[in-house]
Amino acid sequence: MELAEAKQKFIEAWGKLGSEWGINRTMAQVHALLLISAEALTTEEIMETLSISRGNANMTLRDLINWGLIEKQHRAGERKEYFYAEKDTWNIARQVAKERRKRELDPVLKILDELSKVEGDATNPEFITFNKSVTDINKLAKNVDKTLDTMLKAEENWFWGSIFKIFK
Amino acid sequence: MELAEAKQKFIEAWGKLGSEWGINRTMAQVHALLLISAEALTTEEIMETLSISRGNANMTLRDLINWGLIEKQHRAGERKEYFYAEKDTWNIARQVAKERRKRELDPVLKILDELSKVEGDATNPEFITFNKSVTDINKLAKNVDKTLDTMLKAEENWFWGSIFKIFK
DNA sequence: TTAAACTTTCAAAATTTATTGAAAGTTTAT
DNA sequence: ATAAACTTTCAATAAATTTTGAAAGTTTAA
Repeated sequence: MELAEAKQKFIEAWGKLGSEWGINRTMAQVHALLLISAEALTTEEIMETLSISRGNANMTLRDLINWGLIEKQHRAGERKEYFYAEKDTWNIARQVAKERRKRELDPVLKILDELSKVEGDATNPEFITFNKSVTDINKLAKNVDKTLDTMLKAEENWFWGSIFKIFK
Repeated sequence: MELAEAKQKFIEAWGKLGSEWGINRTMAQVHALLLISAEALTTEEIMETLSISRGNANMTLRDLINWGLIEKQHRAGERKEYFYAEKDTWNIARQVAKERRKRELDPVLKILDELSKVEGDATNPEFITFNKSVTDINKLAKNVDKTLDTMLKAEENWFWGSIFKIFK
């Protein structure tokens, strides 16, 4: 397989995976493109490579910066902005976990905590079932939350090393 | 808060979380409704409670069955089908992990393996960067895959116990 | 200043995804 | 065999999300 074709496939695969997990396909594709680029790229180059509009490129790049996955670079004597992706996979994974936790897990945890406190008739099967489900899910979500917290603070080797030591 | 209001909030929260993670909002809501129902429900009751059409209810219920999250129940002397959700949170988590791995992670792993094998000019920075990114992501994805595998086989207590023993 | 180079915005358009509902299909009881 | 009770299908429609592109905004150099 040619490098160009392989790059293409990677961008497609990353875009598909992203969209299946609730991340805008274009955002995932721009990220993929920057990930496999040795050099920082301009908006112009990104637009051209992925055949997207200027507006789309601009918004997507801003989002990626907000996610902490890419950064702007400036070059002496040039007005154009260049974009460069963090290349360390572990940092990418941590950054994504961090953002999604903040945006999506935390709000749900807050609601689950509230709902866990709802009181009701302890002889009503409808109440019992509601209470048990909510309480159980809340516990699981808290476990996930704690594990993410550990992951965010951890070094890659330590994290996976620990997991494999246990899981053999 | 009233039980009815709490149920409503739970269904909304579960639906929102689902849609943020690439799961159809209605599917997540139907699942939520069944999760907190003491009794199995009919299509009719689900349609009414969530204000969705018969077709939508039918397709969504079929999907949930395919995901292994709910099952059909039959009652003696009745023609109607009743739907009942698996209530064990750990089993739900495992089931979701299992399905998503099969549907979304495995195909990407396959592509990453292919792309890891692409050969090229070892002095070309573009090739070096491509190769390193793909190889690193492939390693991470394989770690995730192995961890999911362990989780699928594990008992809840053992799994979280092991994680906490390590993470303190 | 001015104007060229570049970036940002956002309403409208396109695309993708989800939903409807009526018709077709199936099962069961008589 | 018939019909009532119930389920499934899917083309059409609606809703949600994404993308466009041109205008407005900003920065820099002279």
